[in-house]
Amino acid sequence: MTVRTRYAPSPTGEPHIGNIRTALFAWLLAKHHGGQFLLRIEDTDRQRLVEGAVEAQMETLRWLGLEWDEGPDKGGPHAPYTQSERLDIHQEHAERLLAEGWAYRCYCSSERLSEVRKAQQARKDPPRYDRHCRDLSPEDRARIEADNTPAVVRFKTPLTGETFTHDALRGEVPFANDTLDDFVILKSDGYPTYHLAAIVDDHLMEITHVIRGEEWISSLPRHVLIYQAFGWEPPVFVHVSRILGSDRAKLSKRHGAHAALAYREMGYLPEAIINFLALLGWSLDDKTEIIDLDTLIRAFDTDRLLTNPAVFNAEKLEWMNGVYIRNLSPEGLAERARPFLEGALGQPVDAQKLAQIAPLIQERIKTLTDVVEMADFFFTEGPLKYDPANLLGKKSFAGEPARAADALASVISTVETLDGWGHEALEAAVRPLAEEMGVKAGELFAVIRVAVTGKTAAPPLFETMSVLGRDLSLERLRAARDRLAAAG
RNA sequence: GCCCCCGUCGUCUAGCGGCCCAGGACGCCGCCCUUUCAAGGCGGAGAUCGCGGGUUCGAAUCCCGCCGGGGGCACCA
Repeated sequence: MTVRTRYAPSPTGEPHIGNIRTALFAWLLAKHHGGQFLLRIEDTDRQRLVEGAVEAQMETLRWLGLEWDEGPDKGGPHAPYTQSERLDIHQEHAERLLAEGWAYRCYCSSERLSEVRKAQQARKDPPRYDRHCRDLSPEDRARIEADNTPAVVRFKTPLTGETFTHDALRGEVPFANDTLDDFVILKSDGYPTYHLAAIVDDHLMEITHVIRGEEWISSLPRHVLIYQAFGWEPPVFVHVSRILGSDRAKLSKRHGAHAALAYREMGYLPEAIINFLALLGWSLDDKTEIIDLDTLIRAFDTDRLLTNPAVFNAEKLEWMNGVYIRNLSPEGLAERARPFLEGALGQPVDAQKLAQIAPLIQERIKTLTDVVEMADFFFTEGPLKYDPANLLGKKSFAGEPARAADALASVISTVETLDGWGHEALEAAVRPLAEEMGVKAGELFAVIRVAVTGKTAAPPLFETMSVLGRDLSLERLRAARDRLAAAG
């Protein structure tokens, strides 16, 4: 039997980190077993639909490389994969349960339902449907239906006994049937609830492993009951824990971005996100942190999945993203960073020039957006904006702009006669000047650094100047010299 | 109120009866390297394994109770 898993979001908004980790686990499990991963849209709640949400789900999955084998856009042997297009199937199945005595129509108004609930809560009883319509006589039913009273279909939950559920990570979890109520499986608008739709579709789509959030555990007995009523073999259920924010509360906007796509905007690499997410509630062994996709697929299984919730550690993600950035080829980094630079600069950026810069910044950035701060000066035209005080630094040039101007002047005259503009030649020419001036090389370099980059922290000076080119470097050195001379 | 789940350094985790007075990683601190910033190397602080009983020669690991946290109890998924 081939393993088939699914990711079944409801299109009520953008997928967040937690959804995506669940999708990742489902995807990995399918790939590990050489099976299929499907995408199914659960849009049975017509009120909560959000426009563009389906696209956002797909966009996120694609960005991360979690391609689906069957889905709404690509079809498959069990199409359609959008629940709202499967209404007839769900209604048919509701009818079948009705006909076989597993379900009944309920005509209670929402007003009556909320009154019942209120009274129960006042009595500190668990809020549950009071089964008012469960044992209506055929005559009563006929009378009510003659009035065209809207009805829902409720599942007839056993009044006594226990329902034994099984979760792959937790084992048997028994539920007393008298704690369950007669839940709705078909709403009055003709749409199924999750309980019916998910079970019917999972069965019809031959899903072998249902991987979903832990919040579904308390619904598991209902689902098992539905499988029993249909006489179907239930799939393996794997309920994964939640991802929490740093305060151990549910991950939300308060904790920074929780929408998965926001991480793309922040300059995170999909492979880093995958690696990081995989390690939230799962581990390869006792020491491996950086795990490539192939290894993940090869090693992933549910047996090393944890049941306790995991706090989302943004700092570790950032570190990991840095590791992946450092592992990129210069061309690879240039290609990925280019859109971020272009966006910030508002102008096209030459890919080859960026590839030259890449090795200089690669170990200095943690996200692709850092490229802007780290390398914008390579592309900006005209005078650099910086505080002239930074030219002087805090050491021997502090408070002595005239001396700094002289120093820059001698750097300029030394360097402008150079034949080449390689970083080794530049350093060989400039380094001795420091000694002549009686300052430490680093102090002289600091002045040049600010003059040439506008920053006190920048990539290695001479490589930077080399990539920057003779003209731009000299132009900036002269501009700095003039500013200092004017100040002195 | 009822039902269910979870509980190892701040965080992610290893651990499935002796290898653990608990290992790795992020973060933090220090040193080294060094033209800045990083990266890298080395070292350090950091966990009464939620608490209390029990089983056992021996428990983070098994059992029971408690406490704490979370989830569910919708014509939402």
